[in-house]
Amino acid sequence: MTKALIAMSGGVDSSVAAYLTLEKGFECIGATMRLVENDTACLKTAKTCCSLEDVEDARSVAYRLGIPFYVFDFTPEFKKYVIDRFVCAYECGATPNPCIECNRYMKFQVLLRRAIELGCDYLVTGHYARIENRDGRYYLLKARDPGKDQSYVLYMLTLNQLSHMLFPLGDLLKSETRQIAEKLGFVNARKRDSQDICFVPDGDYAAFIESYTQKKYPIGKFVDEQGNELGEHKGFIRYTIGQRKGLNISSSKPLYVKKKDAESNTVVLAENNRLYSTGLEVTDFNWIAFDTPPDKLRASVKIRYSQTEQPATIFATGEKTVRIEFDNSVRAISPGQSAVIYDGEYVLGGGTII
RNA sequence: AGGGGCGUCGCCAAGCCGGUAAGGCACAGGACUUUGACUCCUGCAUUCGUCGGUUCGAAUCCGGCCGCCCCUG
Repeated sequence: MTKALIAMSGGVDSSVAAYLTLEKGFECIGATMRLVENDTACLKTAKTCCSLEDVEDARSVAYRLGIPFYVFDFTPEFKKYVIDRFVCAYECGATPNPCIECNRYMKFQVLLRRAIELGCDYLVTGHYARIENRDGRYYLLKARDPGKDQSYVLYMLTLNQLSHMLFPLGDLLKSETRQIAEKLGFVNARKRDSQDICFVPDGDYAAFIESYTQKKYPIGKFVDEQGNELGEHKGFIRYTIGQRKGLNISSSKPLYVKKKDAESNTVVLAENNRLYSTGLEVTDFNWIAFDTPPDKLRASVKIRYSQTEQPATIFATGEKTVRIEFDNSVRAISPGQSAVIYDGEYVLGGGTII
């Protein structure tokens, strides 16, 4: 019998994914990754993918399905691959996406390796995305539910990893997932979708970084594009490109963060129309749809999770680097975020913006 | 000291031939969201430097005082 390890977060999606995999006749093992020491973040409750409460929800579902359930302690790996990189990126003035890193390192490397060690053929997650095997090659596609599509956070999957992954929810609508959970009486059927950074449940990531590093990030200057001082900022890790709220600077027009300079500890503010640009460079690019990408191709691109795709021309500038030139200028390109390129339903590849 | 100007929410700023306080920024709360942001919705001056006067009624007219700015000495 084919064996699958189900990554169960305790949420509805992965719970239903487990059920569907079992239905298909796989031998299933449920597993939750323990990623954070309970005192690292103030994880008393709610909204996180790894609180004790969530582990119990996952355990409850596994029990109901009659499958074995494990908790893997990956706190050291999570610290190294996700938290430290997250903090480091902010210290360098970038805007990281920890969910991407968690997928890349925790789910698709550490957990997948563990699954294979346990004799599993597949790792199953509750992501909304689809995998297609055509002509002996694996492709990553968007989910059927366009409102829930999560292919953006999966662009780093290699062909080898894809051959061991299953996304049972790829053809479901979110509402259908909830219905199934409801019908099966899962405890989490009506649980709220997760949001915020899981290791920063209250959303105050800057406070998290300060308490984690025990550093205090010095105040600095807000300046306009001409270099005129506009005010004082509260430590540049608190700002990201395109940000408007929380600047505490009043003016006749809304002001946004245009640029951050870690070197001089300066944050440049400008009006919205100054935030648009037409091109960007991407590094650590992972091509899914090509072994050798064409030098140049037309595609549509997302430069943040929730953004409609933008038409662009892609230039493969190196093994893992790409230059993207948009047809129309795009707002607030943020280094550290991921750029993912699509051709229709297909994810061509993606990488990190520099 | 004399001449001129100004004083409206934390900031900017309408209103000023009287009729019962626009708007923007900031801020707060909510929605959206497996990242940070953006966006959207809601809230946000019983009060117009102050004290009097005129009037049915004043932020708007008049006078005193206080404060600030500019010019002249």
